Amino acid sequence: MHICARSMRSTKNRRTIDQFFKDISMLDIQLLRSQPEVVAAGLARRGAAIDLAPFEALEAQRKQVQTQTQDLQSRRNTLSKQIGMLKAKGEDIAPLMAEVAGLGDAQKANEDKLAVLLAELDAFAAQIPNMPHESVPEGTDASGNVEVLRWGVPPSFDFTPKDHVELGEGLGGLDFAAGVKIAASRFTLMKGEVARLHRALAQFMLDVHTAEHGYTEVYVPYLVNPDSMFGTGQLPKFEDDLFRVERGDGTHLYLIPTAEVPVTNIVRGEILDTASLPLKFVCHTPCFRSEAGSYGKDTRGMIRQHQFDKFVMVQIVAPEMSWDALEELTGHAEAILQKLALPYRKMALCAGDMGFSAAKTYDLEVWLPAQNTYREISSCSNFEAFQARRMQARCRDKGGKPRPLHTLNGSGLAVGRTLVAVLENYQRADGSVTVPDVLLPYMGGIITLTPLR
RNA sequence: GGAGGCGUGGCAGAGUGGUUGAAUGCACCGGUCUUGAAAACCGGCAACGUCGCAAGGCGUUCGUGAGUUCGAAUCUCACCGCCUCCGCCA
Repeated sequence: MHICARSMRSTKNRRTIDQFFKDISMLDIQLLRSQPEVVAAGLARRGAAIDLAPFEALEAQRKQVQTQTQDLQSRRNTLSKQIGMLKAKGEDIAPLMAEVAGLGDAQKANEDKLAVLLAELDAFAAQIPNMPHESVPEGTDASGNVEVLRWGVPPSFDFTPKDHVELGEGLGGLDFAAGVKIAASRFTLMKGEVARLHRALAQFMLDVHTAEHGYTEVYVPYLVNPDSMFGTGQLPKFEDDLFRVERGDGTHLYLIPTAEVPVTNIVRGEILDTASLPLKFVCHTPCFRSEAGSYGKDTRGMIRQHQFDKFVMVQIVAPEMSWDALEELTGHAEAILQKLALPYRKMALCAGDMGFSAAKTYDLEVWLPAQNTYREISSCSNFEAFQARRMQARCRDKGGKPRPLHTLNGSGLAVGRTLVAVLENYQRADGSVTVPDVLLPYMGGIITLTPLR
């Protein structure tokens, strides 16, 4: 079982108490202590059980050892100060020196013991997912998700619609074999008009979010350090899904699986003025996912790739604002689909189907004619204080105490899957594809993607 | 990659082993004064953890980690970051 890297890094148990607590409590450690039954109930809704007995036993020990350690420390500090004073006056310090000499070993032993206890508590707390919001539907898997709304009408074709693989290859714009040759399976090469359509989608999304939705465009590193991955909750539990890059000096970085990681970590360790909130960032990046364990799923086409482009919208808000912000942010993702006239439905994920860090999640699913079904194209979540606590990201009102802020993010949208949706929904019987109206300004006069020959 | 310099509270900036969690200034908050504001004056103002009903106590933190010491912002070592100069490079 993993514990945080900052815990692992230190081989000797001389870390301060404070530093240990920085590592834990994605969940509010106070909640776990004071109302463990609330935590257990929340976990049960996610279909997970928790055994609180070990935690309570550890916690009792921690309390006793920590108090004792601090008392010893206090005693030593007092004596040391006295030594200083006596020495300054030129008096005899031998008796005090004798007393303080015995303190060292006892204290060291206590500190070591405490460090072990705190590491165990850390590991325990770090595994507990966020508590689902009360409005989250009950359910243990995707079948429990609730459709909130359906927008648009799936197109009806008087021919059998092709899937995006057939369409893209016919257009000479998608080359899956080249992706495999150059890299590996689940990598794709785009070219010509299809590549341009992909770029047009990205530019269109960026323009809408910055000009109409009030987001600030950011450009971020695509490789991030482990601390950032911990901050947003990818680590310690989901390292297998990440591409890891070793460095010559023995450290390592990770390729981002979503821009959520670098963008949300902008506020890691910061105390922001509440009046300066909300912060709204939009960011377009490639995303890299190793997706260990997904072999055999969606192997055809561009639906599930190791590399794909995606927009993320991130909002950093005052705690009391986050539920309104979730509705707003989801609406921003919906606006893109609406402008593209792509039929979609909005799903409220049930407790058992939500991600580790989320308090509530809406998925947007776009209609894919060839699959005759809706497929996920955006996921919008409110994490409440879960990520913020992990990242020590706080806000402060005038004259007030710092408190964890709330973070949200949503895809707006996954560009590759949007491309798939456009190809399939805008196709015509001859294999050509009409360019959606809103993309025309970005297509340099191309109004139809035409098949080769 | 080579040489040198530097990392202290929201900011600026003192502090080189002992009642220093840290001078001073700015910013900020409260008050006096003023018709109001400004100025002036007075007072307050770090974070985190922990114990406590509370008042408050205790602990930790001066880039990070490891050492020396009864005691470290201050001494030693390693690492990280930033700045300057040289070299190289998209």
